[in-house]
Amino acid sequence: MTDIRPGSKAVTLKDLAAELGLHASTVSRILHAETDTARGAAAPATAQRIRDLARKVGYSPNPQAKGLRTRRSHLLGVIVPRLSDLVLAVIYEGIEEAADDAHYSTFVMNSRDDPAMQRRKAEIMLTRRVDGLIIGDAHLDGDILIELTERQVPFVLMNRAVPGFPSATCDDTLGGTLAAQHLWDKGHRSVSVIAGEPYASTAVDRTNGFVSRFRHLGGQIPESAIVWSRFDTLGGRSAADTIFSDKNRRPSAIFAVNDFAAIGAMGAANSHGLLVGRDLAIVGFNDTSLAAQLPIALSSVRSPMMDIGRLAVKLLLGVLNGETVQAVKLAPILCVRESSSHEWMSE
Amino acid sequence: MTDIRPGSKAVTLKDLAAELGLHASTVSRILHAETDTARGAAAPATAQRIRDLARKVGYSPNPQAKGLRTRRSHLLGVIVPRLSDLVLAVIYEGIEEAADDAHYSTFVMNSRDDPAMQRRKAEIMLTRRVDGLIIGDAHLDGDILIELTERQVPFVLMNRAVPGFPSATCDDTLGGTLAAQHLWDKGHRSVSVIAGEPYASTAVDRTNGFVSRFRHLGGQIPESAIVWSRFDTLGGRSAADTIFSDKNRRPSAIFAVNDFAAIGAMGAANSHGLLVGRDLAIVGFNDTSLAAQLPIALSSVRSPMMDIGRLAVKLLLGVLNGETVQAVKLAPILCVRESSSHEWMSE
DNA sequence: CTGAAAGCGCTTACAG
DNA sequence: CTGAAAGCGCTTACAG
Repeated sequence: MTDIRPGSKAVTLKDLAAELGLHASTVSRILHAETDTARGAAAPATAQRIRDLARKVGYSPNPQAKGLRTRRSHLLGVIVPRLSDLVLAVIYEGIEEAADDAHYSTFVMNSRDDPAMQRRKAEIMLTRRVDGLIIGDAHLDGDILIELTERQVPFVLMNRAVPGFPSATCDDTLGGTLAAQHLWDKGHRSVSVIAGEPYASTAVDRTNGFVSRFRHLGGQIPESAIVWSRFDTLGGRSAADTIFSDKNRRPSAIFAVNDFAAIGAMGAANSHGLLVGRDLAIVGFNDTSLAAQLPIALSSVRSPMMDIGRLAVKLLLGVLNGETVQAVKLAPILCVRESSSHEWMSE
Repeated sequence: MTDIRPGSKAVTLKDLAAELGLHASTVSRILHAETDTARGAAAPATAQRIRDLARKVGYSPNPQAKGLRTRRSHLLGVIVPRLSDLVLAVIYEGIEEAADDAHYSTFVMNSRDDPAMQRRKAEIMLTRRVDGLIIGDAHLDGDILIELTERQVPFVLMNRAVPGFPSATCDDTLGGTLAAQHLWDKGHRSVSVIAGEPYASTAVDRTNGFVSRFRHLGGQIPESAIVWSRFDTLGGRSAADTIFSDKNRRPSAIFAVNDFAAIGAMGAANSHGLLVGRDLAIVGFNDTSLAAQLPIALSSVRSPMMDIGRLAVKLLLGVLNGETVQAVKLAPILCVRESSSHEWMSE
C-alpha cells in the first residue's frame, strides 16, 4: 500500500536511489523509459530492480517538482456555467473519465454564465498553471476566446460552439430537425419554441434546426412563437406562460431546447388546465435522466453528453500535442415518449 | 492585464528583482509580509516599489515552485458519489466559493459510491499532493476513513456523517422529524418511507427522525413500510411500486428521503391512478430547485446545501490548522407545497 | 535593510 | 551503463 501523506515525507527518487545504491538520475531515467525497456537508460537488470522497488513502495513522482521541471502540470481546467445543470455535470463525468485515462487531473469551476466571472475563473486556472482549458460556457458574442487565443492559451470548447474555434458538441441543428420532423409527422401545425439563451449556440442551433425544418415542411412559425428564455425550470415556466397568454394562437406543441425548460413548461401547462400528452405535446432536449421518469414521461432529443466530455478531452490533448483540431459534432437521437406520442388532429 | 501562458514564460520573482535591481529573496520577503507592512522585511520605500511592480505586471507566484518549497499545495480534494446528483453539485458550489475565498483550489471526483473507486480517487488526489480531503460519499460501514486517519491524511466529511469523524451535514434527524410532524398534523395515520441507501447517514438519520417522531405521536409504522432504495428517480419509482403492491396496506402519505426518489414516487403514483396532493401526500428532502417547479409542486425538507459546502471547507481549514473540529449539523426547514397540503380524513 | 546560499524533488543534457 | 551537475521558481534561515 502506498503511504503518501500530505505535508509529510513521501518516497522520493533519492530515497529509491539510496536504497538501491544508485544515483537519482539513473532511477529517473529508467522510470521514464516505460515504452522501450532499458533502452540505453540502464542495464536490464538494474532497470528491473528499480521498477520492482518503485512498485513495491508505491513511488509516484512529486507532481509539483515534476511540473516545475517539465513546465507541464498535467492539469486541465474546466469552466462550466454551473455544475448544478445536470447536462454539464454529466459531461464533466465524461471529462473526468477521459482525463483520468490520460493521467491528467481536472479542475472545474462555475462561472454562472457571467462574463466577469468567466474571466476570473480562467485567470485562476491559468495562475494554477493548467496545461489547457475546456470551456463549457462560451458566449457567441463574447471576446474572451479571442483574448485567450492571442495569449496562446490552449483551449477547446465543449457543449457550446463558437465559429472559428475547436469544439466538442452535439449536432444541435440536427437535433432541432429531428424534433420538428417528429411533431410534424404527429400532425402538429401550430407549434412554439422555448428557445433558451440567445448567446448560447445550443439554444440558437437547436432553434434554427427546428424552425428551418418545420418551415421546409410547409409549416408556419411566426417570430412571436419563438420565446427566448433561461435554461432552467423557472425559465421554461415563464416562457410557457408567455406562450399561453397569447389568446390568438394556442399551439398544439412546444419544443423546448432543454429538458428543464420543458419541465417548467409542463408545470405551466398543468396550471393552464392542459394535459400534456393529450392537449399539448412537449419535446425537450438532452434526454437527462429525469425525462423518462417524470409522471408524464417527456420526449427528448438525446445528446451524447458523456461522449461530448470525452471528446473534449481528446481534442484538447490534440491541441496540446500541436495538432490542428476542428469543431466536432456528435449526432443526437430522438426519444419519443408519452408527452408527444399522441396523434394530433388539426381542426 | 496579466500574461500567463501555459508552458511559456510567466513573470518570475527573478524577473521582478532584476527589474528593480534587487535580489529575488528580498522581493519574496516583501510579497509575503502582507499584514505588517515592511516589518523588518525591507525599507518602506523598497516595499512599495516591489508591490507596485508586482501589481503592474500581474505577478503571481508559480504554485508548483511554491508548493515544492512550502510543502503546501493549497489544493483540496473533493470526493462525491456523483456530481450529477444535484444535491452534491450545489454543495460543491458552496465548496468552490469558500475555497476560492481562502485562496484554495479544489479537485472534485466522482466515486459512484463504489468503495474501490473511492479508494482509487482518494489515492489520485493524494498523489496530486492535496492538502486535505472533503469526503462526500462516506459509507457507515466502510473502513476507508480509518485508513486515512491512520495515514494522518487531513479530511472532513460532508453531507454524510460517520460517528467519530468531523463532518458538515444537515441535521437529518431533525429533518425527518419535521416531515413526520407535518404529515401527522395533516391527519395521516398510515404512512410509508422511501428510505434511501442504508449505508448513507442521510438516509438512516432522516428515516430514523421520521419514524421516531411518528411513533412518538402515537402512529404505527411497521418495518415493512420502510423501503430502502436508491437515491435517484428510478429508485424512488420502484420503491413506490413496492409500497403500492401491498394490497393490505395503502398508505395515505409517503416520506422520501430525497427529492429525486420523491419524483419517482410521483410517477409511480400516477401510474397507479393516484393523484398526488389528493389521494396521496408526498414529502421529499433537500428542496432541490426542481421541487417547487414540478407540475404538482413537491413538499420538501430544505437542507442548507450551499452552507454545508462552505462549512466543510471551513472545517477542513481548521483541521489543516491543527484545530480539533467536530461534527456540525445545520438546521433544515420544511417547505409545504401542493403535494402534501391537503387535509386527510382518516376513514 | 538587503543579499547570498541552500534546498524542496524532479529531469535532462553531458561526461566518463 | 551510470553519475554528477545544473536548473525549474520559490522560501527561509542566516550573514553582514
